[in-house]
This record gives sequence, structure tokens and C-alpha cells, in this order.
Amino acid sequence: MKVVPAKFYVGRPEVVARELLGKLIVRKIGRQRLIGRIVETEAYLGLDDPASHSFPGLTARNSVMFGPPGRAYVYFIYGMHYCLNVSCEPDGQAGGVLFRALEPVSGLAEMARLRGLPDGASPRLLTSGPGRLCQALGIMRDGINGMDLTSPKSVLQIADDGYVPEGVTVTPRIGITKASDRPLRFLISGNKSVSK
DNA sequence: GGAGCGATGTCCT
DNA sequence: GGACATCGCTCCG
Repeated sequence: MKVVPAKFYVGRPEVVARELLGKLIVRKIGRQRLIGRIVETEAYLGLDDPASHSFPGLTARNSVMFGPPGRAYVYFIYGMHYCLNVSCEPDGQAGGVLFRALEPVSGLAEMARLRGLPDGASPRLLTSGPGRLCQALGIMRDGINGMDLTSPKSVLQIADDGYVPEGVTVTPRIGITKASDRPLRFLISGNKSVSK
């Protein structure tokens, strides 16, 4: 199992989003390691994508999207949820991939605790949805936004254990009002942890 | 099991 | 002041 290098993220978001399927998100909290397999992603493009946070141009909030590839972009939405993205494209160009769902692999009891669910709760409820997966991994803006996901020292990383998805399904993106027709959502076909 | 809806903070106009 | 890349609860069948 090795950390995915920064050059992986230099490409276009729709390519990176597709290739991230099957990779692992590794979250270190103290001695614990919470691990989930990426089963659903969405690509958000740059200045030509009205649904993207980078569409209005560079602001304080979206600056990570315009920065170097492989960094965590975390934002707060609907007054109570966080969402996790990774920046793509070279430094100076906007683009990113939203993580929409994981399949829990390791640390399920701690994920349930962070979610406020009883130990032994259905794995589906832990990390199927962008807000849920952030809560299950203890991800918020402070301390995580801007973090380099390609550094072995980071407490949040993307890793590759060689797993290759059998099938990939492409659909329009979910929960957006603008540009909701573009096929930029990617998921592992038939996976139980994909969001609704 | 599905439709409807309220909660609630931050950012940008 | 309004929109928002969401979630979980209620109510109905």
C-alpha cells in the first residue's frame, strides 16, 4: 500500500475522479487508522463549470482549488456539514474532485462513535454521503483544509493497495442546481456504500 | 421505502 | 439577504 503521488492529481478532474475509484482514504487520529475505500466521486471543473465553487474566480474560500494538486479542500455547507475534495490540475488552475462515498475498511467502531451511532451500526450509514464520510473520519475545516494528501506525514492521505474496480458507472452529479446534466459523477457499479 | 421539509453557518452579492 | 456539492426525521402507504 503506497501513498498516491502529487502527479496523479495534475490531470483533468473528470479523469482523476474516475481513477480515484478503488483507492483508499487513510485518516490517522492518534494511534488509530480509519480507512475507507473510495466508491463514489464527482468532478468539479474550473472557470467553465457553473456548479463548481471555483466558477466565480479566486476567493478566500476556494483558494485551495486554485493551488497545487493533491491538497484537501474542505468546505462547510447547509450550516452543519463538511465536504471533502482534492485539488486537481497544475498550480494556478482550478479544479477538484468531491469524495461522495466510501466503503468502510478499518476502524468501523470509531467511525460509528464519531457519527454518533451505536457500535455495530450498518456500515452503509457510516460513510455513504459526502457529509457522512467527513463526520466518520473526523474531518472539518480547521486543520484539514489545504493539507497535502500526498505526504506520508499527513494525517489524511490517499493510498493505493492495487485494488481495481470491476465496473464503473457514470451519471450526472447529485444535489446541484446548475450544470446538473453533465456526466461527472463516477461510482463503482453495484457497490452497496454508494450514496442515494 | 419514498416524498417532503426543517435545521443551521458561511460566503458572496 | 439569499443560496447552498446535505442529512435525518416525519408522515404516508
